[in-house]
Amino acid sequence: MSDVNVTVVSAAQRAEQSVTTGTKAWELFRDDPGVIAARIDGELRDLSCELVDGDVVEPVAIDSADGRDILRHSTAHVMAQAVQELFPDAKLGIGPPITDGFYYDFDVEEPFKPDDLDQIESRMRKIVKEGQRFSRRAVDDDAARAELADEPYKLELIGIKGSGAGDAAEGADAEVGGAQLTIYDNLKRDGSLAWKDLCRGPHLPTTKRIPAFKLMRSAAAYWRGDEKNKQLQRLYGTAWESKEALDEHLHRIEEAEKRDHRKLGRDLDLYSFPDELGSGLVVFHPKGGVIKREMEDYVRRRHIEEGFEYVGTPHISKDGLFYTSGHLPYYADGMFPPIELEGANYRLKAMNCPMHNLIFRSRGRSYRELPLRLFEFGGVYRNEKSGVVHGLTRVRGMTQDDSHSYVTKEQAPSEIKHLLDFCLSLFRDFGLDDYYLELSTRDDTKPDKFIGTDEQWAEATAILEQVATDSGLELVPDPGGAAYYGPKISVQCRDAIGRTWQMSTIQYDFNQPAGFGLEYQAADGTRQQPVMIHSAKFGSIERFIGVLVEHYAGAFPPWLAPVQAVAIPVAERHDDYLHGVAATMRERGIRVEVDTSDDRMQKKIRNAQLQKVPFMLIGGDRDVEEGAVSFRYRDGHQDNGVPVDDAIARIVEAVESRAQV
RNA sequence: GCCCCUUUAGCUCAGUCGGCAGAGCGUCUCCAUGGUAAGGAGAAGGUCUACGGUUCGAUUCCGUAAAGGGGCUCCA
Repeated sequence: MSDVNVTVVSAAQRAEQSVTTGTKAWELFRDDPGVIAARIDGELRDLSCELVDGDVVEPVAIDSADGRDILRHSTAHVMAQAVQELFPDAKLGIGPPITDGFYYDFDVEEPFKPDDLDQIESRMRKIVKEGQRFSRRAVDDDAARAELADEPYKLELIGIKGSGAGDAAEGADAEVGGAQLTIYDNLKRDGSLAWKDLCRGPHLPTTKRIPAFKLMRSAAAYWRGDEKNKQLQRLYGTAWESKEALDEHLHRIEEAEKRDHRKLGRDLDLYSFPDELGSGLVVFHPKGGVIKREMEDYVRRRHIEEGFEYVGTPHISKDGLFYTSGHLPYYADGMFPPIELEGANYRLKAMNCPMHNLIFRSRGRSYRELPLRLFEFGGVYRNEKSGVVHGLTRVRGMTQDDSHSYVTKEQAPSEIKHLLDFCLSLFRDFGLDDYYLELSTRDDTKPDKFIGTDEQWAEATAILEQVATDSGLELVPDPGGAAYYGPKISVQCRDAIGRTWQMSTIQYDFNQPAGFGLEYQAADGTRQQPVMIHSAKFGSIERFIGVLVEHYAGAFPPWLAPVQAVAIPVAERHDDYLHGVAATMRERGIRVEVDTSDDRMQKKIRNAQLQKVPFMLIGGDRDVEEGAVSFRYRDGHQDNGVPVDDAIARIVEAVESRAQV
């Protein structure tokens, strides 16, 4: 028997090794139970893969990113097997790994009930215990069609194989991503077939190698992500390399739920969503109002410093304006229905740009005025579909920090860079750091959804892409995500539970200036059309406050905190002293309250902690005598006997520097 | 918009296999004047989301709507 030479690469070393022909990958790693797959010449493969001469082989550990994907994908198979055993009529959709877990879609007569999940989970445990072997076999298209004749969705996937990943639903390439179709058989110990699935792999060697998993929830999802297709029932689950890792994951979810802005908004008395108003409409309570006002004041000031001029426009207008802007033909579904008055149809505005255009057009403009930057907090109303409204992050009435820069074509690149730098500097000021950029471009297959020429789109896209790339930030392409009038860069922020939300947008618009007939007089006396650049730094003030609440888990930096300090008397006889201290603090602009309730001091401290007040000033006999306070921070640490002036100076300094404490 | 789930006091939740309901926290009153995350007692507070239907009787069963939650699609 001849030998083959392979190179085994591990974290520590790279070694040439000679092995017998027919050696499988697992034989190289038999001493390491954490290895569940191999990367051979850069491709992830099953451990049962036979090695050939010249292979470069790396172990894939179950607790690596690739290893977890394989684990989760295999667990999805186990779940699908369990479902088909319990519900024989269930047809298979797709079942890929996702961040922190996996899902599998099924076409079933009756949607899954919570009880079904328990039942499926226990059947899965049985399959895991059986130690079924994942066995790979290559098939040609016709053979696959014959074998999967009862699985209409799999047949459809075979049909789209290789037709371009862009067309396949997310996750579909887990089934048919390779050049060669493969089927994985789940074999029982006696070699009999338990189940099979069209799948690219790779998989764990056996189901027994699934250390810890849990089904999370059921939901509906459209087949291949298209609203026009049938809705399938999707089961979500998670799987981890150990029971401990699973518990940690579940704990992280629990912790994240504690900082959900909808819960904190109630607990901290910031805002609410009264039924009487309707879905997606928020009222800010006094404490939420402080945060909103502080941030608006700051953002307005920064805009003015950056060369913007603050303007104001109404919430409603005759609908002709939105035909001129081109919004109504493309965006009517997103707007509230018209209100008829004096023979005209009025619309609540869903965007501010048309009104800013009217300001630009209100008199003749010179090239000397450009860039002309208009900015406002514009109240806009969008008819969001009922199923998408979500806390502050998806509402029907919102305030945009909306601006429009009118520039010459030559000025556009530097203005876009200016706007992106400005956005990012504002994010830093608010302590946000978990974000990335997205570049939304035209979907070339749907020309009717976009206006403008190919050349215009190409030019605008190139400029945005250049600026985005130069920023050095992570940049994710978003093909087809552009507005009808032009491409955009957006900044995506993550919330407490990992969902991402679009915040800033910078859009290059060559259409509205034409629609509105905007022009300026150039140096040579000719009339030229300006380019319009839309930008919102935080997108919507409401969403931004929601993200801020979650980012800080309600413990705002002092400059934003609704109540910056609470004065806590040790006993009632110290009330007057602290009222005096508080009065001095208010003169310095500090938002302070004196807690004169009849709770005991300990309870008052607890209450202030729960309200996440940054500073507590405690006053008792000793403090009154010394003209001092006991200065307690939110983190529990405390300095005693701090003279009142020092205490005030500390707070003022923290507020002015916008520091977190 | 679509699928599933939920809706009981201000909040978090029990409960009634159909006979008009409870707890903790919060609120109010009183007692207590206490030095670092819950002192004690008492009281008030609910047409059990809304509207229909079944029933002698519906908070409970059925239907519809609204609001909320988890997803999908869509979007700031």
